[in-house]
Amino acid sequence: MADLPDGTVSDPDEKIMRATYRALGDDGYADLTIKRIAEEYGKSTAAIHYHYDTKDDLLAAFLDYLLDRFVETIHEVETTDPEQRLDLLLDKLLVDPQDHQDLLVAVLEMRSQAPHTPAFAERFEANDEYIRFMLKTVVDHGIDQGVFREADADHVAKALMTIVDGARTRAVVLDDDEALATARRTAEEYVTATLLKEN
Amino acid sequence: MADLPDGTVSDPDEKIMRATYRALGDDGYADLTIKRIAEEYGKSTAAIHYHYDTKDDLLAAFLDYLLDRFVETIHEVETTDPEQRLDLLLDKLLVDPQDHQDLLVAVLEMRSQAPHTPAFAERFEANDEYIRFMLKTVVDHGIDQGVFREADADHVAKALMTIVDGARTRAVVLDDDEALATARRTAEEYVTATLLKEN
DNA sequence: CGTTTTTGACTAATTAGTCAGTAAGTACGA
DNA sequence: TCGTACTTACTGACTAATTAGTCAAAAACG
Repeated sequence: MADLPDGTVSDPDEKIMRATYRALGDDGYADLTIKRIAEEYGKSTAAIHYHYDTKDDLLAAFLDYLLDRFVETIHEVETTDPEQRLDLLLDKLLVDPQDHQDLLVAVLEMRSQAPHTPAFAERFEANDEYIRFMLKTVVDHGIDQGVFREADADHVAKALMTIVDGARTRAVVLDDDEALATARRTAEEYVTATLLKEN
Repeated sequence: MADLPDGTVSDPDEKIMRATYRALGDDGYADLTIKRIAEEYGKSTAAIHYHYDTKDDLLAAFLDYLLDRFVETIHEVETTDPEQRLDLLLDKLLVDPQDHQDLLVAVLEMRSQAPHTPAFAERFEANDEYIRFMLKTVVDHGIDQGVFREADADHVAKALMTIVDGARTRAVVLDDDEALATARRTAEEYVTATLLKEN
């Protein structure tokens, strides 16, 4: 998961996204204000409003920013062998984020706002659908190639996503840095039980 | 849940908790104000402050209120036969909340605040520990009685909690009323694979 | 009566957003 | 190479609304 090294960037939008990320990490969503973002940005609040008309606009853009980074890391998996590919995807979903607790916190905070913020809900739904599709596809390939057992690929994908989401929620809420590793093991057990052929 | 027939209660604290619940459900945590709670309460904001000194006090009390109701439903499971008891516990955790989407939303919002609000974090940790202990205990009993396979009861409990938390998060974020049922099936598959003896 | 509960008016701080004005570049033509 | 027009990025001062919390007094209760 590409981190935010704060390598000097000239793009104001990028800078504001990073400032928002820092402000959100420090204060939490409920206390996230334009003023705080402006402070992190090192400019006035009006400077923020110059780039984004409203706070809602900024937050929608910020969510796109977060989810884009997130999808990028998934794309790093290029292996095509189903069994190996599924393993690597699960690693990306459950091992990589280990060092980016701040990111997990920020994302969960925005997730919890989805029911009251349609702009958020749309984005999270699209993102979920996309990753679930990748999982379903690799399961389908595995079945077609005869390396996985006949299984309900759609359900397996949903089950794995549930484990991933549960792990992230627990990592954040319980401040448990073993939550992801535990879930990685659980996912492995689930894959073994439902997909792998005994031999 | 302790609703009186007409929802009327004389206890002011109980009334304020219900008012908070409604306000939170309508506006979300970020927009939750004393004024909005007072409106739901039908009294002035000062009336709220008479019962709770600060907003933080009120929210901590509210979280206790939520988690208490939550634990109560778990206590309804009195069956002692391990296999049946585990099934019923998972039903309570994954089927019952189906009709209480508002509650799931409210809880997730407060959960996401845990990293910034120690008072919340403590309560969620205690609650998680309690339910996880109930799961671990029933698994241990099953193993002792020879109806379950030898298994890492601690890990199984954590795995099931992960599935539960994932289902709840997904039900809220994706507004997916099948998320809990999907997770119920997943939990069943997991139990079958790790605990049940083949016969 | 006294105690509990509530009100209404208040404060001080904070909020998102506006606006006129100001630099500092960039493009382009002569 | 100078001058002019335009754009981008920003500031500082402002507004109008909203915020949590206070307090004296009044009402409601038992």
